[in-house]
Amino acid sequence: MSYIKLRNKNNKKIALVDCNSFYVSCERLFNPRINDLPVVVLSNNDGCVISRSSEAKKIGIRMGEPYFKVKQLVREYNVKVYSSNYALYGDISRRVMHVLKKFSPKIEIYSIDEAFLDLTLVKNEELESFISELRSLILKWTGIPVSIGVAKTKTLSKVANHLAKKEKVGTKSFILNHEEEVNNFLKKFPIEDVWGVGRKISKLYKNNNIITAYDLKNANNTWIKKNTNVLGLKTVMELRDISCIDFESSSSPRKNCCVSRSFGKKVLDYETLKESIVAHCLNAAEKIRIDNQVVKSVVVFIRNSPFNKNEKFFSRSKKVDLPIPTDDSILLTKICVQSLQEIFLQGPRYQKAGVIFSGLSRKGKYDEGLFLHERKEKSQNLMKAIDKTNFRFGRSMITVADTGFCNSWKMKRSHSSKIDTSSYDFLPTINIR
DNA sequence: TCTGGGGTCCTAGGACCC
DNA sequence: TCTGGGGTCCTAGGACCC
Repeated sequence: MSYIKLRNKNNKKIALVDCNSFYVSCERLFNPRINDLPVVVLSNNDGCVISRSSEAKKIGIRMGEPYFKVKQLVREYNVKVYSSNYALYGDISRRVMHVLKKFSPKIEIYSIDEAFLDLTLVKNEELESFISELRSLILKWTGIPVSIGVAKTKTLSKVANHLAKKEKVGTKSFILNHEEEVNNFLKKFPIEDVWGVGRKISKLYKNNNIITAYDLKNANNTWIKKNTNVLGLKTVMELRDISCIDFESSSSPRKNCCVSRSFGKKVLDYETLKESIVAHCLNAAEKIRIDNQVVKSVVVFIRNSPFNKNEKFFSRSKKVDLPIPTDDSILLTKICVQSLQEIFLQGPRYQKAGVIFSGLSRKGKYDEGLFLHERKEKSQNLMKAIDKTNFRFGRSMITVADTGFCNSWKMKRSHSSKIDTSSYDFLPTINIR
């Protein structure tokens, strides 16, 4: 009881800053002619719609929808379509986050287009002008429009952000503060839009007459705990103004690293599959070396399409635990190829393959013993040389022979805007003192 | 014909031990 | 011949996020 009372004195101000239609906004930066047109950005392989301009939303294109299903609408309304360009989006994202850091020392970068900001120190009467200035400076310095929601907990700031996008067309910002006002909005807020409530759980809630965020706020704790898990209960608490989901200011090192791709066209043969696995493995190894990490166990997986009704779903994986954690591309590639040999079966029309590195840890955490020292040093020098050359001359300048040269498995990217990171010079530059 | 990719956290249940 | 119970650790799979 005292715990809840203590937590009830929550006077925090948590802002969620979210870039509007982020990938579309990035494409528009380089092509202002599409500013008022319906625009969508597609996932890898031109598979699904993953970002939509407001004009595209209006004509009924839904998030996550397979591209082939919306082609008719695209033709009918002359929608501009782009393949995704993550190098570009990553770069713009860093610019946006850089600006945010100037406004609050306490920031949690939540995803490529979202960040939580602790604005508790901003005075109540200054909050509105503060976030208004924040919005306009982000737009001025990066060209990206954002929405901002402020509330006492992360979950409520997510709600506020939704409302900013939906209800506040002009200012795109919303402060949820007084309890009565919060309740009124929660009564209109669909349960499936609450952060942390996904497809499965919202179905369960609806079956039990929990239809809005307000219903969930007033749900019985014991019932929630019994029917969901602690995360479900945390969400309920957060709706009640009780902060339960911690603010993670410093980015903690990642625990897993997965590289996988769907193929541009179905793959039947072992050799092509092997080329893709080797490429994914090299890619993942490079990623963990950048973060100064080593991997303890390696999973290789292959599968055919789960959507094809004419073929039985086939999915296989093989996990290998390494005696000593490593970041050595050559060793990791050998392990991946051996694993693939073990799980490969002739027959399925393979649609996707990938590798997962798990049990990542900081390099140098384990002492491998003296007898390995010399070999390790050789391997490290080689890896450094590979990374340096690839960084200078482009990815895959140096690679292992198994990656192959035909690359027939590579992704489909029919709508690329072909903007590369070297062409950023005309962008507004950040100049903050 | 064509349905993404990369993460995190939680839990149930099995293996193992005393 | 009788064959317990409680604890820990690990892992696969599920649910969620953007």
